[in-house]
Amino acid sequence: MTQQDILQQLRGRGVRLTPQRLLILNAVAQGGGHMDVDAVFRKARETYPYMDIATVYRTLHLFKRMGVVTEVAIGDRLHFEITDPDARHHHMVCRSCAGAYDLAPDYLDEFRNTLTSEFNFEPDLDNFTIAGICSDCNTTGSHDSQG
Amino acid sequence: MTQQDILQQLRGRGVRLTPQRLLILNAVAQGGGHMDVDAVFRKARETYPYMDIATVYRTLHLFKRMGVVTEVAIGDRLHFEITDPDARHHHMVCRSCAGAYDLAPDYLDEFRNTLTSEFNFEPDLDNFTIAGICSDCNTTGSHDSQG
DNA sequence: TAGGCAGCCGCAAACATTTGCAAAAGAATC
DNA sequence: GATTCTTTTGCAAATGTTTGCGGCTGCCTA
Repeated sequence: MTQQDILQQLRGRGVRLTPQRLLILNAVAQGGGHMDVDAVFRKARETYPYMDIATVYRTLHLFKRMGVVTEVAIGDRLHFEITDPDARHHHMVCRSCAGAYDLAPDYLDEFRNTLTSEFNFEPDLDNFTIAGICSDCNTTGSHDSQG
Repeated sequence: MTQQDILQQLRGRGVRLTPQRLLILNAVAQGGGHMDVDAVFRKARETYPYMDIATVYRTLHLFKRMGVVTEVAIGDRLHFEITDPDARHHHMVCRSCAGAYDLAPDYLDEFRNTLTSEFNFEPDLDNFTIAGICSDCNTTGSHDSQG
């Protein structure tokens, strides 16, 4: 799924593709997948100095609603990454070093099936982050990469 | 675990028990377990009109850090309930009706074990909420599903 | 009970996020 | 290309949450 595909898909759903929105999409895409609101704002403003922070919030919410970006809670900030339907995954975020790790969806499939069959509860595990302590920080505790 | 036990435990950990904190603890306890910040604030202010909203935030964070209360994300608000160590559980919250359901911890045990053994990642699943669609709002009888 | 200290509270100001509104810009129609 | 309608933007104000600071108070010790 290229960026062009994303744009086509948005257009097809009646979303207007304004310069601001393109800049914000680009910023999220270029950010290696883990930019917070302010980072997106500053990145977009490099190209378009009149960019407004409210537009960034509104657009990120829109993109999230459209499934184009995914929200990841890192620390107590929200980060954003482009949703890749070919590589859907969850996130493990380390409370100690704030490192983020991807988790293949099959690890949660069983859990999802249990909830659905036992409670008829359809969990939304797409935007889903598990906090904890990663292996680096766990084994010895000698790794503290404070960030 | 009675409220008295909670207070003893807090005192033992060097936490001062001020009238404000007692009121906030009471408000959370009386609220049936699912009060948001503002509800706690208003409840506490019934008894002590000088209660400050900053104190409510600070105290709820403190109680959460101490493990005395548990945070539950309902809709896009945070709700609070007294942590009951004898009945530790997770939460399923319906995106449609905002209903909150308890989930016994064993449903996640397997998942936890997998993460620990495969990735040496120690997940913190204590404060943990799963969003989704509950059975009442799920029009699915058994087969066809219509989002 | 009095004295002392660390920690807490209330206030106000800072910071983060959302919202109302008028002007500007995109899309559709002619 | 002009006109009209709808959506989006930028601004500013509102709302929600956190923080710095000076004075106050719970709790320990004597």
